[in-house]
Amino acid sequence: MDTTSISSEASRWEASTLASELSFLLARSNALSLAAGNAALRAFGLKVRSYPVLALVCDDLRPTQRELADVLRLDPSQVVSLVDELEGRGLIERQVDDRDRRAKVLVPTAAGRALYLDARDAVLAAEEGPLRDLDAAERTLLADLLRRVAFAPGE
Amino acid sequence: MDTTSISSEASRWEASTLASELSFLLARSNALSLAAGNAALRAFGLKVRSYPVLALVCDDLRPTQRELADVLRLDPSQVVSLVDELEGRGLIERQVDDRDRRAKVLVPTAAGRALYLDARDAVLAAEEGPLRDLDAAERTLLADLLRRVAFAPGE
DNA sequence: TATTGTTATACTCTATAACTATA
DNA sequence: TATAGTTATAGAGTATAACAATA
Repeated sequence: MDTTSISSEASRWEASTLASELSFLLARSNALSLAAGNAALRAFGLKVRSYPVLALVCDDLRPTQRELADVLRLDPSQVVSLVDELEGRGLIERQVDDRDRRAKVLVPTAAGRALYLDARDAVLAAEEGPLRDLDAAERTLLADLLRRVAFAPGE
Repeated sequence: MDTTSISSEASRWEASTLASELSFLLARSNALSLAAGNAALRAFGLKVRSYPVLALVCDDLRPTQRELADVLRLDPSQVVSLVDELEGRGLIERQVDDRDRRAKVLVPTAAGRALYLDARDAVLAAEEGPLRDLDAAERTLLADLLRRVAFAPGE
């Protein structure tokens, strides 16, 4: 049996020194996830940049723009334009925080909630592509490990 | 004991609906890894965009530019400018492929190899930051799971 | 005809600094 | 003084189309 015809061309890179580095594996996995996510969100007029803003607002966390910038690792000025866009579409609203009148708390509209629920289904379905080789237990394990990387104290 | 003072502010997002989505965890983990990687590579005049090119070339895989575009998920025109930069610094060289004179095979110079070995050490050290909460077994497990996402057949 | 590398171009994203209003 | 949001701007990254050389 000719094993060389079985091994796909991808294995050439999969076995490379680079592919042993977590940073490369994270980058490539994220690139695949990004492409799938953007494709799924296009139908809702959202992108992987705007969707997380809508998601956190619709999760009733009442985040301020500053908090969004921190958790999404965006510059505060970028949050401004993303919030402008979503507010312009009537999906979320800015509310001046009573306890600190500098801050603006973000809350969802009914239309925002409705769109979010549909968009979220699409995002979860789109993840199926990159994750297709992992069973349910492996996906949970991957999520738990990644959560500890993403929210490592001090980062 | 006041447990609210122990739970860091990050847990507010860590427990959000968004933080259960693999795509978000990948994006945030990658963002942290990217920042750490760029900081470590700055001393070598490299970035997280150029380092993988040098790495695959120095791993003696003799990749063509087209192959680099595929594995690094870059447009072929982006590979041109990255290769221009590394070749201009005398770190790699273009060689016309004898079997297909359209293709250019990339090979390292002695200077390229030397820089790569140092840069690689710095990259591995920089990964320590985001991964600090995972022990050796967990890092291996994470890498194995991510490799199956990054190189899922059909992607 | 199709593919590799290249050039050119426009668009998106990111980083920085300065400004305002509040604290 | 310091911080939240805002504006403006420049730089880096990305996507697209067209072209020459080769298959």
